[in-house]
Amino acid sequence: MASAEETKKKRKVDKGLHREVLLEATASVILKHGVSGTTISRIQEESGLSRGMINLHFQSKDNLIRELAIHMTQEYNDAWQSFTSQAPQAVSTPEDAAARLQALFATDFSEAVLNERSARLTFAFRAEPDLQALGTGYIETRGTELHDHVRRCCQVLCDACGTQGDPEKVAMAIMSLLEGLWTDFHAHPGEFSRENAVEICRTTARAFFPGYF
Amino acid sequence: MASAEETKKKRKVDKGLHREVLLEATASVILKHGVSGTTISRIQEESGLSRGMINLHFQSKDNLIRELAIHMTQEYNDAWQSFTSQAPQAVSTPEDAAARLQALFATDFSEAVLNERSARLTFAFRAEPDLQALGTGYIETRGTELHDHVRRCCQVLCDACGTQGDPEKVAMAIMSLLEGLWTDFHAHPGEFSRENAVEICRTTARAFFPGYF
DNA sequence: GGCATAAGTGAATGATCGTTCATTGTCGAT
DNA sequence: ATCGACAATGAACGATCATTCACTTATGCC
Repeated sequence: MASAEETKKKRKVDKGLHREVLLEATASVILKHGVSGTTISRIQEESGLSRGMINLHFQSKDNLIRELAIHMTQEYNDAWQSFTSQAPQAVSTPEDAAARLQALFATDFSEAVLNERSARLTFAFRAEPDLQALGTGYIETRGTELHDHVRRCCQVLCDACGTQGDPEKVAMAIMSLLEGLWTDFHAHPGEFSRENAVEICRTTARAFFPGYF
Repeated sequence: MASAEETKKKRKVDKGLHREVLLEATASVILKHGVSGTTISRIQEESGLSRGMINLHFQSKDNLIRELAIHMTQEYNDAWQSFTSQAPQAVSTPEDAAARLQALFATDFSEAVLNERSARLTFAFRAEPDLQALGTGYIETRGTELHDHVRRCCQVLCDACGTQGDPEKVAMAIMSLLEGLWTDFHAHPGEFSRENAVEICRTTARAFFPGYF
C-alpha cells in the first residue's frame, strides 16, 4: 500500500519535475541569449532532456515561453501577496504605515526579490509584444494589491503630516521610484547597492512624510 | 559646376537615405514583432528595398540592429545635450535650479521624447544581452551629463532649503522616478497621462524642496 | 559615346529553426 | 509473464533563416 502510493507519487513528481526543469532551463537560456536567442536546441542542451520533451509537456516553444512568463508572474505576485497579507488589516496609525513602507523598501531590494535573474527576465518579457499584450508584464504597477497597499499607507501618512498634494500621486511616485531603481539595477548590476537603494527610498519618504522616516 | 555639385550631393544623399530607410524600417519591425521576430524578409517588406541591401550597407542583420541601437542612443543623447546646454553655465540661484527641473520634467514626458516608438525600442534594446553588454542601453542614468545636471540642481536646492539628506540621493531619486514613469508608460500606454506624470514629479520635487514648486 | 567604378538586385545556398511521429522504454494491472 | 497505457526519444522533415555572389543598372570621368 505504502509502496504503491509512493511509486504513484514518484511518477507524478517526475512528470512535474520535467516541466520544472524545462521552465528553469528556458529561464537560463533567456538570461544568457535573450528571447531572440532562445532555441529548442539550446533549451535541450541546458536541460539535458530530449528534444521532443518540449512539445510533449508544452505544445510549442512559444507556449513554453509564455508559460514561463506566467509562472514567474505568479511567483512574484505570491511573494508580494505574503508580504501584504501579513500587514494589519487596516493600517490605522501613521507609525504602522511608515513601518509598512520601510518593510516594503527592504523587501523590494532583497536578494530574494531583486536579483539578476528576476530583473533580466522581467525586462526580457516586457520587451516581447506578444507577451506584453497578454498582460504578463510581470511587475504590474497599476491595479495590484501592492499598489493599493501603498496607496493606503500614503493616505494615512498624508493625513498625519498634513502633506499637501494628492496621496494617490505620492503613492504613484513611490511605486515609480521602486521601478526606476529596478531599472538601475538591471542596467548596472555591478554598481548597484541595495543599501543605497533603500536609503534613496527612505530619503524620499522622509521628504513626503517628515518625522516618520 | 552647380549641376555637378548637385548630382554629387544627390548621390551622397541617396546612399545615406537608404541607410536611413533601413534603420527606420528595422525600428518599425522591432516595434511590431520584437527583436526576436525581426527578420530580413520583414525588414525588406517594410522598407521596400531589395534583399541584398541590408548586407550591402550594414554587414549583417545583427550589425544593423546594433547600429540602430547606437543611432537611437545618439538621438536621445543629442536631445538632452541641447536641453542641458541651453542652461545657464552655472545654476547659481535656487529659482534657476527649480526652473531647470521643471523644464526637465516637461521635456522628459513630451511627445517628442517619450512616445510608443521610443519607449518600446528602449525596452527592446535593454532586453538584449548583447546590446546591453555593448553599453547601448540607451537611457543611461549613471554618468551622463543629464545626471550631472540634475545633481547640480539638487545641490543648489538642498542648500537653499536646508534639506537634510544627501543631494546625490535626491538626484538619484528624481532620475529613478523619471525612469519608473517611463516604465509605466511602456506598460500601460493607454492609461498613461503626460500631465499626471509631470504633476507626480512636481509633487515629489515640492516635497524635497518646499517653496520652490 | 565609351569605359571604369560603384550601387543595387534577387535567385541560390547551406545552416538552423520548430515540429512531427514511428519507435523504444517504463510501469502497473492482470 | 504478458499486456495496455503512457512517457520519452531523436532521426527526419519542410519551412524559414541570414548570407552570398554573379549579374544588371546607374553614375562619374575622359
